[in-house]
Amino acid sequence: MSILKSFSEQIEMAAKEAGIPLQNFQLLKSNRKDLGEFQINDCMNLAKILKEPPQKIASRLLNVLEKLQLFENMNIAGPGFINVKIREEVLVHELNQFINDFSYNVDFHQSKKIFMDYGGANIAKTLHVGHLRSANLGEANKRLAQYLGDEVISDVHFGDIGRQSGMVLFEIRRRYPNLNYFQKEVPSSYDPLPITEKDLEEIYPKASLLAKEDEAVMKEVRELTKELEEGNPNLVALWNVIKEISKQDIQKIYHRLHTNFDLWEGESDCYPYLEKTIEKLEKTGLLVESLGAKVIPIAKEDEKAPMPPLVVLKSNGGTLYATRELATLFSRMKRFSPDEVWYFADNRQELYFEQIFRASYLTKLVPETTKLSYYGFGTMNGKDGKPFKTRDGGVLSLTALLSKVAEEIELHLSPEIQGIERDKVLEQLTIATVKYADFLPNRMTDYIFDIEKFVDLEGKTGPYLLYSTIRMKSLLQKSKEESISFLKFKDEKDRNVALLTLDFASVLTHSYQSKSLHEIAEYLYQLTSSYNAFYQEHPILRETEDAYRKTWLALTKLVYQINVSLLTILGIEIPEKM
RNA sequence: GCGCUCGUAGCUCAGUUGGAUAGAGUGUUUGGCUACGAACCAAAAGGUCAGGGGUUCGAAUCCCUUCGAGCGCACCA
Repeated sequence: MSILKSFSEQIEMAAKEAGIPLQNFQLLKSNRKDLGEFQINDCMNLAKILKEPPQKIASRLLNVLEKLQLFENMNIAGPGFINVKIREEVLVHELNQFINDFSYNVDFHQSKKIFMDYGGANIAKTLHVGHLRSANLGEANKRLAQYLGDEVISDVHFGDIGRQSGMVLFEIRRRYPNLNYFQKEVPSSYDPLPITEKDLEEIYPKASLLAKEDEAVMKEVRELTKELEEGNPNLVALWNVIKEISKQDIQKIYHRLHTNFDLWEGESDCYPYLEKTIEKLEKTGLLVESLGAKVIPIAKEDEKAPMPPLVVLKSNGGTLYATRELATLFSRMKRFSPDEVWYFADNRQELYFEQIFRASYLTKLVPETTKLSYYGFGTMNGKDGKPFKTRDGGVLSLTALLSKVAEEIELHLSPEIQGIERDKVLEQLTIATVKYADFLPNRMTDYIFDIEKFVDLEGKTGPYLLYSTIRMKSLLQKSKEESISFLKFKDEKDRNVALLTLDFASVLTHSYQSKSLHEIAEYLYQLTSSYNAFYQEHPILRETEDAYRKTWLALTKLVYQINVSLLTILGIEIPEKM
């Protein structure tokens, strides 16, 4: 159990014995550092329950605290706030446990099996800046869950079927009408495809444009989409080739972002389960006809907001995105039987997932014991507050964003780093810059995409954290100290850093609960900048008093280790030097 | 029309199980390298927390209301 949680439980137990009914007590960091390091605000609320003046309860609680011998400089202020400071011996003892065994200050939980769906890449479309959040958020939440003890299976869930496929096939046929993929009969071998990843970046937008301008093109696109879904062998063969090319491009970018999936499956991988899923739905009797389509009514009687039914089969009998979602879920339940399924997709899909979840539980496609969760996130807007577009109306590709950031970093990078190493460091810094900037805002905040924000390398940024962390490591390597441990603190500066390290556990727990990584991002900055303030004033290696020098080295090591752990959770690598 | 999310410093954002004096980065002004790595550190200035009302010992946070913004509302993905 983490250090502060253990303190809190000790206090709660002791208080209860003394007749003070603290509930879910948590020792909180003080926001009045002049009065104490931690504050206890519970006495004001207890006053109503106990029908006693809060100050009186506070003084009783103070007696309890004194017996625990954890704190000093205790005082009661204002209407009944209690302020306390941790006794130095206690702090030193706890920190030495922490530095020797990192799990000493982590609240692990009962392991669950979680299936995670994030990424949202579409085949034949290159990743753009809008894909950044889903990838970063999903990956970091996966790593965090694993860190705290969960078993996770992740799937990218490619959009590999639907109208976009028809679009791409149309444009290829327009460019190369003589390819034998487009003839009636099945050839003994297919022509080589003169298409690269680069071409794919242009093919979809071009077709999309043509279809928008010309209804006849759209009609052809629909026909091609239908033929493909019905299994025309030539088109299926062509589509598979394109899928491979596109997949490689997408995987390359995910790899650069340190985003990894256990499964690289697509929507179309649900096809073997599609019929069974529909059968299962039919059997429940909940799949009813409405306006020619087959739908599952999911509205509840007492709710105010209208809840549209989930359309499962179109009037023409065709399947929809939702149908494939249900079949995919069915397949996941069957193959993995997870305790929870987490979906990360932007806020606009909230209603859609509510529909899917209700339909899944109603039809018992998913048992009540499996928790389905949707974690939305803010959309990425341009400076004008509308969905982000580049000047020519397109969306900025992720590769282009990364190149832009890399250009800026190159200007700062030390000329001493050369060759392959330079390329590697440049890449690591680029990814760190982009990822950290993306993690800073709260998950739910719509964020304004401003390339300047990513290109700014000073202040609260990825490079700041990496620079500082590398500096800590470098200092530790230079030190010849044989044994380092916490002994005593000199002043506010070193003690503040030490106190901040205690929050490591609660930051992990909170982030896990909120599925937002901004608290980790924020904490990394707080801890690091507080360490830097200390570092600036105390020449550690030159310190002649052994006790301080050892303590400061221990502090450096602890902060370094925390930074490494948290950066790893965020999917940010630390270069050797920069 | 109905529903969801939101409005905090010039800009970009933190801050809701209600706590004391609302924070950070950036930008502006200013100071610090003969130093364990200056992509650093230190200081100043910057606020009717959209407006109004209510609950409370105590509200950026909870409730009501006005104004404003974004998004979503069955056969798209």
